[in-house]
Amino acid sequence: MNIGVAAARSGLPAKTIRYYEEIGLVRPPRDVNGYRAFGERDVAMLVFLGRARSMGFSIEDCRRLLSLWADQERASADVKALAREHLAEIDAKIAGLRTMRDTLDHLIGQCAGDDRPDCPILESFSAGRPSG
Amino acid sequence: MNIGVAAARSGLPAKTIRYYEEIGLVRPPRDVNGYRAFGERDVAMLVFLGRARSMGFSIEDCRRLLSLWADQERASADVKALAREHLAEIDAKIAGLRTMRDTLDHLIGQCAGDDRPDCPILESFSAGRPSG
DNA sequence: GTTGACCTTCCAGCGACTGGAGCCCTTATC
DNA sequence: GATAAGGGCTCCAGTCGCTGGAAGGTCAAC
Repeated sequence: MNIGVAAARSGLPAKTIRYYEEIGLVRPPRDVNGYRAFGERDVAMLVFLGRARSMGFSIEDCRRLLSLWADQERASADVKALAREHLAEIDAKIAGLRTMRDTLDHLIGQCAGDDRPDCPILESFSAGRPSG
Repeated sequence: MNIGVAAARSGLPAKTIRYYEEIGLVRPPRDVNGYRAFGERDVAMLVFLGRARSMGFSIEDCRRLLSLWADQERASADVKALAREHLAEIDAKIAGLRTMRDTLDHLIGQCAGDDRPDCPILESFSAGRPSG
């Protein structure tokens, strides 16, 4: 099947699929005309990649997950370890964003939001007074 | 003052400061030897930028905030509106990450994490069975 | 034979830096 | 005066994961 069909069936843009081929995540064979010829297995890999990416795994993590997936001798412990590391990263990111969020929310609460120039938000970003 | 001192005082890497000049966020004058000559006002701007960036504002938002900061005729409502928009973006990002986090956490909880190959995490990424 | 949808490659750009090469300037020491 | 260390300078390339667009080849339908 051509890339358009593979794209529709996997939910990934054709551009993204070409990119995944470029970085060696998928290796569809080629027809005589040079078109990529995707098989069911390729589509399954693309679906897998789409889902792993949607869980925030990096491309390199996806590469590892894909090889674990293909490896019938794998230990689920290896997958779990990878997932746990990623979970920790997500948690860290959420924590950082929450700190941001709370600080910003607090500042917004302090700002009158009228036509006067006084603004606690700007003041909190200042190390003194602007001169211009 | 030279870029090294401005970097130390603002907490920003020298490289970042050069980048901010390149994109027109700061415009320090030059000494005869070609070195950037930062004044107190420049340092104040850099501190401002560092704090605004640490709140997750984009460079373009920072540009707007900086011009509001410099504008004595500003209305705090404009700042507040910008901050509110940004807060909404942060909230959306947190919500997305939380969904990811919960899904992943759930999958991790289902995975035995032993030396056997069966893995609900990989299965959830699959649209069937891997063939290799 | 011509239209139009599809496919191909290649190059450039996004955001916000960061690293490194290769060079110049200044200061201190011998 | 030579030299070395520790700044500074510019410019180019790379990060991450795509995305857009140009220029051209292929294929099915009319």
